Amino acid sequence: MRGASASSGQPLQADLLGPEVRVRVLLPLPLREPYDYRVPAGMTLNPGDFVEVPLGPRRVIGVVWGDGAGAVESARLKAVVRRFDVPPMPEVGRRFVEWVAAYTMTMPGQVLRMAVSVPAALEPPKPTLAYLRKHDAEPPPGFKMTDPRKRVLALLDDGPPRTPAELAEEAGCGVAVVRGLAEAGLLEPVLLQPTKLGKPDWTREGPTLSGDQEAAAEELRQRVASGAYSTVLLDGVTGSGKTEVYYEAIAAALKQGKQALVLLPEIALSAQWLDRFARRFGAPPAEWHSELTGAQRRDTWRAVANGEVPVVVGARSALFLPYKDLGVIVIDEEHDAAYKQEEGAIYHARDMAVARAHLGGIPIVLVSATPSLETKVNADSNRYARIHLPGRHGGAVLPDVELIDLRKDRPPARHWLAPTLKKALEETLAEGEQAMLFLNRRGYAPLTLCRACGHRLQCPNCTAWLVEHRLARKLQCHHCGLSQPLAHSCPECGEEGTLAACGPGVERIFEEVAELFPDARSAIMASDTLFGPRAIQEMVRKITDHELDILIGTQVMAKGHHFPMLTLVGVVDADLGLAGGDLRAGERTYQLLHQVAGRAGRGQRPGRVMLQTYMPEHPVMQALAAGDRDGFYQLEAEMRLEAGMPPFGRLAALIVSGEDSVAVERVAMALGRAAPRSETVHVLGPAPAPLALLRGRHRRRLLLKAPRTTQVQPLIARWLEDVEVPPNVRVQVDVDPYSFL
DNA sequence: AGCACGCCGACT
DNA sequence: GTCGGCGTGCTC
Repeated sequence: MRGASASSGQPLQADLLGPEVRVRVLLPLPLREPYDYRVPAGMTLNPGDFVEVPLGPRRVIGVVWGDGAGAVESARLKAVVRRFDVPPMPEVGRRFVEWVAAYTMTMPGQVLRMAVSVPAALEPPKPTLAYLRKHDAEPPPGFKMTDPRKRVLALLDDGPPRTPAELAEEAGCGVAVVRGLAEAGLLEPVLLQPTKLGKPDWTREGPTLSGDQEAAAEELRQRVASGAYSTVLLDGVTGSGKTEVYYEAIAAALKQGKQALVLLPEIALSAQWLDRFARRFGAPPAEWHSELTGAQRRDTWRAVANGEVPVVVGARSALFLPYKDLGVIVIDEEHDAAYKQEEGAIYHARDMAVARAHLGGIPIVLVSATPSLETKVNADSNRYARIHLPGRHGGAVLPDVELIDLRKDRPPARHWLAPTLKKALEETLAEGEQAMLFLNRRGYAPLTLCRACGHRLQCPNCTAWLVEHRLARKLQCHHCGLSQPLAHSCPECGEEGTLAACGPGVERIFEEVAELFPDARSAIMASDTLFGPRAIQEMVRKITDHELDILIGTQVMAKGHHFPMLTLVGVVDADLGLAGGDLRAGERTYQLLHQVAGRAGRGQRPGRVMLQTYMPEHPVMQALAAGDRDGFYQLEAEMRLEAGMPPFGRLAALIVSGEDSVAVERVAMALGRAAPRSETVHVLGPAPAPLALLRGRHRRRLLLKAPRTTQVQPLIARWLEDVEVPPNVRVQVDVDPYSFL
């Protein structure tokens, strides 16, 4: 791996005559394998180095993957352009890329793309231009000392140097004013090095932990200190103080000079988590999620690679950052379906994180009040260690869960709140307490149909109804993002005023609440009514300060917020997640409703939870009402075992998609015929995927079911080799499919 | 993933 | 007659 060193005097000739040095470079592109490049004279490259290489007419970034393979003849070989001055991708990172590629059956380059997602981070950071006041300077003749100009100069009389944008902001003028002053020679330019973020301080004293919490924290500390791989399930109900406990694992990693990674299902919505972290460690962690600006991404990526960032909290993609020396991984809400990436490279971040921990020889902590069945079974069989935190910390009582049988306790026509729930809301308001109504459905109505001809408004690109959003005055498809104005006449029969909203969304419940409780202050909390983390923070503040009485919301409301005055949670449609025959429907509904229920009564006041259901006898409802978590898991596990389903069996799905439905069908049928079958391996389908049409693409699905111990990847690889796929059809592999949608 | 090469419609 | 649509194929 040594660059050919040029002998003195004749570097060019030495280069031409000396041995050709090749490296394999993995490019972040969907290519089958790394490409060979020549190492130019005077350059030394080692595995993991970030390089720029020519590819066809352009230049791309790549990572040195090893010695050249030599399959390509020298004449076609191009030379590495340059090596970037950043720490190389560590070996663990490279092995992780390969492992994920092999497991998920995606091309290594595609996986690498997630790790080098910020090309700008490879360039040395540009110092930013800022200004100080130049006191000895006189304004040039004819220079008018206008008010904005005076304000900027006054600002600079004290305080640190500031960027033009900051000065303009503070002085309430445009950047042109600042530029004018600079051109007039009244400002002293200085170059600022990029600001270093405050570092979390592990030596700060944490909160006083209860006996159980301290024992749990100590076990985690020891695992981190041991520096060996292990997976631990940190299992405890909402409010048992799991977060404080795993903070101690982070502190232990920092103490060793290592980095810590915390994955959260939806980081952009976790302002409360960040505040809490900053209070514990005196500085915020580095964030990694899709809403970062380009500059934030660049600085964070670089600082993670340099080891300057000790703690990263992020969404699933944070797993692929180039950690210099990772010491512990924490997956909060490990059961959350948001960890499953369904687009592009299909992977489950929790499972990949366990593999990452394994490769890195570090502990990983899976945290949940309602673990996934996979994790639960692994803990029960001692493949994972388990730390159980009993009870709610601080004496708060778990809420009572009541079932409202909608068959008997019927809401009035075109209303959705049962009399019992209405009464409970009245009582809560009378006590001066807060209530939350949960409905996991955005918009006003999930379906609009024509009373004259029966036509239903459907998305032209997807197998889905258009959802009315009355506040936004739009009809929207929740799958492809199609948005169109509200219709006044039926697009099918042309009749005016015949379109009727069917079923409720949160906006409609809001309307009903306004009708039933005209004096109550209520608000909607849904992903499309809250723009960005600031809006969520503001909403959370309003609730905490009791500026709201009734909150109506979707899933975003269920996550990790503590409201001491909230004593009633009403679930408008507890059955919603159970429809559709999904393998995990029961488990997911249980987890979601359990989490929603946990919002009630976290202060000193006892909470009440009411679930409106048409099937109160359903095991999910029974388990929730009885608070019988383990009973539910056991029943669910028995059903899965019986059916040979995960976690007792393995699944892999092939999704065949394309715009040409005939071509898609042909490929799907061919795959069906070529399917591997044996006594233990079964292939179901092809069948229309549940969203048979998505963003204009027709989709068919085949499902492979095998024993847990079967390696499905080689099986699938051989299967795919046998079938010819035209370029207008795509076959995606989803190993361990999660949702069946 | 880009980007070029290549073969069929509406325009200066 | 050209400009340009994006289908398909390659990149060490």
